[in-house]
Amino acid sequence: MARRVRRPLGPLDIRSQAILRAVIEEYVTTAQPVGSQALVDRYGLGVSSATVRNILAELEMAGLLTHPHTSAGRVPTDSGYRFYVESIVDAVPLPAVEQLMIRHQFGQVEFASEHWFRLAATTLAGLTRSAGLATPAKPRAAHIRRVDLVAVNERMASLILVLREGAIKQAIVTIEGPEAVEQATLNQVAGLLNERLNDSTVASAEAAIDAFDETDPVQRIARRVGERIIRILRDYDAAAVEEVFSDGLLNVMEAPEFAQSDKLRQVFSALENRAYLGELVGSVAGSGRIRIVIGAENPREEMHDVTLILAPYGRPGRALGVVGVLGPTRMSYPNAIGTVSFVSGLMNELVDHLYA
Amino acid sequence: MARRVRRPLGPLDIRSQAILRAVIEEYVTTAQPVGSQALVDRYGLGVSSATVRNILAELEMAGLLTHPHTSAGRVPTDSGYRFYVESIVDAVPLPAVEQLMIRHQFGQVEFASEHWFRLAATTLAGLTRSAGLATPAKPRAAHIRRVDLVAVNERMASLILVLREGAIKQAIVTIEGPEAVEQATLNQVAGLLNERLNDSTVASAEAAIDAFDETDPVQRIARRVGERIIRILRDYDAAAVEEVFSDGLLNVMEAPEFAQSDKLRQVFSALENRAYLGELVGSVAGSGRIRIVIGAENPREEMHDVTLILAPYGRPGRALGVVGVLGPTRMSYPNAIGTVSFVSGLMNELVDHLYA
DNA sequence: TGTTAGCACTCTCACCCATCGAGTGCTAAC
DNA sequence: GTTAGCACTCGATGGGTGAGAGTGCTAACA
Repeated sequence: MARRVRRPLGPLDIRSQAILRAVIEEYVTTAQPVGSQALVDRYGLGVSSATVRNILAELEMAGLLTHPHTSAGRVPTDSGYRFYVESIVDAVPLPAVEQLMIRHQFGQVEFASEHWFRLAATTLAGLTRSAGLATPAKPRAAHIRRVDLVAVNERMASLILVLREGAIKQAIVTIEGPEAVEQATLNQVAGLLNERLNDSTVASAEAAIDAFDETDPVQRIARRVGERIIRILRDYDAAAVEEVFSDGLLNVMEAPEFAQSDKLRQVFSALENRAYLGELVGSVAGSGRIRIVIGAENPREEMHDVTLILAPYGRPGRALGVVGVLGPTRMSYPNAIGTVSFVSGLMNELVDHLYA
Repeated sequence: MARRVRRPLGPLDIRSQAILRAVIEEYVTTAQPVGSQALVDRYGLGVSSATVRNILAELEMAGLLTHPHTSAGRVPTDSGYRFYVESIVDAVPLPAVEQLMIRHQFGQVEFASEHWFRLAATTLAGLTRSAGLATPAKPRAAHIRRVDLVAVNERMASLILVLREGAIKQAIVTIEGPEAVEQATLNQVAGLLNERLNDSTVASAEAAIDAFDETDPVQRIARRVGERIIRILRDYDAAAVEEVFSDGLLNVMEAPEFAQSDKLRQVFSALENRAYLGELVGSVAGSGRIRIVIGAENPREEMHDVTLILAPYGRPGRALGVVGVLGPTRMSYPNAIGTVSFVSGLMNELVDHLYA
């Protein structure tokens, strides 16, 4: 046994892998520490419980399992799950029937709307019995596609800014001046802005706005509105993530490990913090691959009891969003990974229409 | 004592009211059943604990207090809170400093934007240590103010619909036809729609769209887009509430009565159900007054352990929204009511600018 | 040399029981 | 009408105990 200590993370023989797998899958379904006898009874291992015990001890040495206390069964560690995900199992693809059903549902909902992302989150939550997360695809830098101004009352107008990838920003602008604002004037202002700012980013828009002539009444208003547009673009570019849609946080609450709710409360707090999610999503979006963060692998301490599985979608260099799930570390990884892969693939495919 | 049984909800004498008040206020701060001795010690009642016990027994007969078990102190019932709110205490207005601070914060945030309602929810949550709720003011029936179309690719356009009170709806429309769609064509279509649909509701828009000539290519597209617009307006009118912003659900989770989390989970489920909130908000918006729903007064069983305090804001007959808080029945009613009143009053005042 | 049976050992969990104390309701005196 | 006194109730606390699950080790076995 001492020999094994020397290779704590080396390749495991087939039998050890089978047993690790059995422990994890048993634990995932029962949420109870797994004993050697239970493994022999429920999985056809072909060896006695004593042998299984020896191997369990080795796996514990290697840091893949632990012991809540002496007389309890084994529980996977975060490293155990990691090894399981990377070397033992493959993602289980979503059944074809479910795939069809989901495609159908996405077809029913208004294309690329808010409901779309809600649906993604809801779907993920339902399929994995965890919390589902989805962010709209966000361009790296905003490009103005169109500006529109609608009079609200004599001094205020609603500014509508359409960005290249379909996002819309709205703001109320106050227009100071001696006279009441007419919609006709606003149309002129909007026309001017559309002409000068078409396809601008922050930098080019700034230059264009500087060129407006303060003495001309229409250009003067255009300048004010333009300054507001710049502010909106700046805010937009600065945020890594515009919004995160989530669903099924209740699913996570139902897991027995969160019965005390203290831990989960912290998770909720962390999720309310957009900066953190933004950062995480940013890192996933950049990588281009599915990312799995298991328990304590997460730098945030609040998240040490949960696992995040996130996958990007969209077009690298243009607009990227993320979908994923959040659940207890004790989750069915093959299914969750398969589901997240499918949904991100689907979003990818559907969003492609926009860039065709 | 038997005499008192005959008038269970009749007017209470001053001393009984003072004791009910003391029980409630003590219970609100300690979350522990209140005993007769504790009342004598902490509130200058001028009588002995035995006398207090007699009165507590009367209050219990009247249904205003209960007993978790024989040897425990008293706990207010929902009726107890109701009586307290209606006959014993008045709302405590928010301190002037706080009022100023909040006004300032609202001034900082983009007018009537999504952030605005988030701020309302956050403010309410922070001031009352409960969950804060806010819905944007929603007009009774949608009126079209402006239609805009922006080409996304050769077959798709982004439809932007601005409604009279400032709401914006977006959709992607697919335009079938032999030729690729040009932005110039879309501008013509949008122009036509703006001309014919200005200030329409569902009914008048339908008539106008029926009048389009299918043989003219621009009108044909306008008709397709118009049909989509009708669908959007229908959805909009059908929903009593467009969106509910909430914040501070964690505050409620922290209350000792929800430590087990089972009850709270149900509350969360109920809140996720928009139909329910819509209905509630609808009833409040119509009434024009602040509405307090204490525990089991709520028809939904899940909400039997929480109290809702909701107040409408906006212009009756035009657009109405609701702000409020959700907390455990054991909450500080005078402060919560004062806070909700202030915030709804502030929203009212600010929103008035839009209709000036 | 790996596998297995057997067994002592450890530790948690559920249960019981006694004790404590907070708080009540009632009675009798003031 | 108020109060002191007192018996009584009942949850909470804590120690003690037995059952059971599961381990680790040893020695025998193939």
